Amino acid sequence: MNIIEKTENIFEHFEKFIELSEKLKSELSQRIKPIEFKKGELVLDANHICTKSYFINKGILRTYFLKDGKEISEYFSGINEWVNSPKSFILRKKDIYYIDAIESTQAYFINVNDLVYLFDNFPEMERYARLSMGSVFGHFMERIISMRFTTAKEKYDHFRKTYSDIYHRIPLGMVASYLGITQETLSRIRAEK
Amino acid sequence: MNIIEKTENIFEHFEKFIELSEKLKSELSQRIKPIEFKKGELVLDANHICTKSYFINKGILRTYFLKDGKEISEYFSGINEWVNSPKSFILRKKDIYYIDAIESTQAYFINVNDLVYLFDNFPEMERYARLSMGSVFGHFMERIISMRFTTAKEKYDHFRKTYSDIYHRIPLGMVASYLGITQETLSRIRAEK
DNA sequence: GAATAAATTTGACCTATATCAAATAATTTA
DNA sequence: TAAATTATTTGATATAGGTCAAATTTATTC
Repeated sequence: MNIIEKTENIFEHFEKFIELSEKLKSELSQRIKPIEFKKGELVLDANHICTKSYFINKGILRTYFLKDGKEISEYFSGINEWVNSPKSFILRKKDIYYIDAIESTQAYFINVNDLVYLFDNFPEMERYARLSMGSVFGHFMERIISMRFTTAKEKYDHFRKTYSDIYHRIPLGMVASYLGITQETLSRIRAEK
Repeated sequence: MNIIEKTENIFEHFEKFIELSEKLKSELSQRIKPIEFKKGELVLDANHICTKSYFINKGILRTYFLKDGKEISEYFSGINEWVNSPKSFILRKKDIYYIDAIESTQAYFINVNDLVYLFDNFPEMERYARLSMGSVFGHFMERIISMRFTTAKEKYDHFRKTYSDIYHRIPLGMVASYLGITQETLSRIRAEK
């Protein structure tokens, strides 16, 4: 798959929510650039402001934060998803989140300034942002429900459903911290059946 | 406080995110209407599509869903906040959420069709929606963190911080289901100290 | 303002999951 | 590919918070 085809993925993603004019496509193409990360590489350090948003083409990025010196996984992002540190990116100030690459990852990125330019000049981009945030919203609400009521096993089942395409590629310890259970408990859940 | 002053609250809320032209103010005023709910009254039945978004002026609305026949509180909304059933309102289909009034409540509402008209004709409304959703997003992320790692007591402390102005007006059972702990445990937490 | 209903508290007991510790297994690096 | 590091599993024990039941307090209704 070459670079031109990859850009098509992003356009397809936009077109789930809005129509893309040729003019907007051209402006997007000029501002969206490819980038690669090696397995284990840090994509965002929480000590810096997040100025880029990444659209994943291949691989998995993980967002996490530190609690008592330990890495707590916040979410995982696979193909055809945008990743950034939301509050940091939008408010242009530091937040608690780090981002790293669980696997070697190919992505595209756009700078926050370029995005702002697009928001200012293409009202449909505002609409895209509103609508695409809405769908992420739904996932968050579902997750809040799943975190509250389920046993550790039910939480794990929900995780596998949510991340059905990539769950098996995420190390056990990261899954455990994502679910808010211990590694030992998760290991035992996996063992039975 | 009369109706005109109340509308000012909504305008102030918008103006945290965007500038309101006189034209837009006038269009908003024509579409935003007052409504009242008695204590205990059902605002939205999950068997219907949510076609209105409510901006609270006084009182508290609660969003909840049913699990095994029991009401599970999802969130509480106080003064100067919008309330609706997000997925139902945006996607125009049924969702699991009910909304009721914990206290006698004064609110304003706008119909989804009117909102769509505003989105179509005032790009700054799209921006308002994007930016205001962003701040709700932050709260969700914080809540997901708080639900995962804290003891029941820490969860309750976080709840009191999040709802510092209204937490004492919400019945214990509703708080417990919001936090995903039992009433008994919450009662014991409240008792000590 | 009794009577009734609903919400909250208190008690006794039990279970899922945490914690601590050590053994394997898998992955990385020299 | 052997050594070293890191991840996962397994075992023994402790405990926070769940469950069930009943008492008490508070709110609602006639």
